[in-house]
Amino acid sequence: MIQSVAIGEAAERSGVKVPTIRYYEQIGLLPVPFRNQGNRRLYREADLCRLVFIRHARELGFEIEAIRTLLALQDNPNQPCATADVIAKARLADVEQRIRSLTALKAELELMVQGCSRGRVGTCRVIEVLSDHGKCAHARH
Amino acid sequence: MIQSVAIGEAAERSGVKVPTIRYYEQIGLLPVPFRNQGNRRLYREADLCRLVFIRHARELGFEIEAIRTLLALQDNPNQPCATADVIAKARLADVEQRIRSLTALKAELELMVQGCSRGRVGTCRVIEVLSDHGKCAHARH
DNA sequence: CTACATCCTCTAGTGGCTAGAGGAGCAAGC
DNA sequence: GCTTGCTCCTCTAGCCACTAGAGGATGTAG
Repeated sequence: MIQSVAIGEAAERSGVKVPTIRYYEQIGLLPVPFRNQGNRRLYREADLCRLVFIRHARELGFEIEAIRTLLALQDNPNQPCATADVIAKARLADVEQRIRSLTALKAELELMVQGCSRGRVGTCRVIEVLSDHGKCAHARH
Repeated sequence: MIQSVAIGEAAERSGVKVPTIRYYEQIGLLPVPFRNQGNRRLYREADLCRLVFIRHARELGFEIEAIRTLLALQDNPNQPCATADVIAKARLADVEQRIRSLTALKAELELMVQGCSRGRVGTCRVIEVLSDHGKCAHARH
């Protein structure tokens, strides 16, 4: 007897919310599960692993389509893993770009907040910087 | 005679795309502009400034509702700017949090990419790390 | 006068869920 | 058996901030 769990427990164990699990099934990221007599979904160990895989990949910022590819790779362990490598590298480049851009924004926001003399809006540096891009700390964004 | 420009030129000058300008009008972020005889929107200098303000704020990651508040502040320069200060500070905290979290992800992705021996999927570290959260570089995310 | 670019309105779609309505199944206590 | 209350079911609609496309009107250059 393979033990199966209902969707609520699957959610609890995997860390993926109940409606999200149903959503993943709907978009074909999760296989259609068995049902009991009362039409309730039953999940097995393999399904829970897949859910954890998806959750973890989402937390790392991978898009659903990328995860779909990664899951397909996982299902065929004998394939070369070049594709997985490419996907992870693309994600890494994306994260690095995002960090650079956020760091620039941080500097600008800090200037804004420091410059605000807590007076009237008319002389507020926050408003001023937003109004006039020329007063920005950074030339391009 | 005040010079007015069509939506296309407004888009070009402000850096906000044409459909986005119409969208901003629809949600009440931009005032309803005058129209010419042929029902075309005409934008004046003040509208372009407002558009630049919005674009800049969006680039800094402010949400539409925050921008709505900032614009209302800008329209009343005699008010104290405490609200603007609060909004900017909240955004700064948000950006800092995001940088921290992305930096952690970067480390993990780097490990994944470095660990990938470009062999078979069965031994690929990218897939492995995604499958088993316990192999992660970081305890919590 | 003819192209062709630009503009108009309207609806629907994007990603990745989330919320809510309205109803059915299930386990525990009485 | 019966009720209570929880979990589950399906389905539709909503979120954010746009973006795409249809189908038609207007404006302008040659």
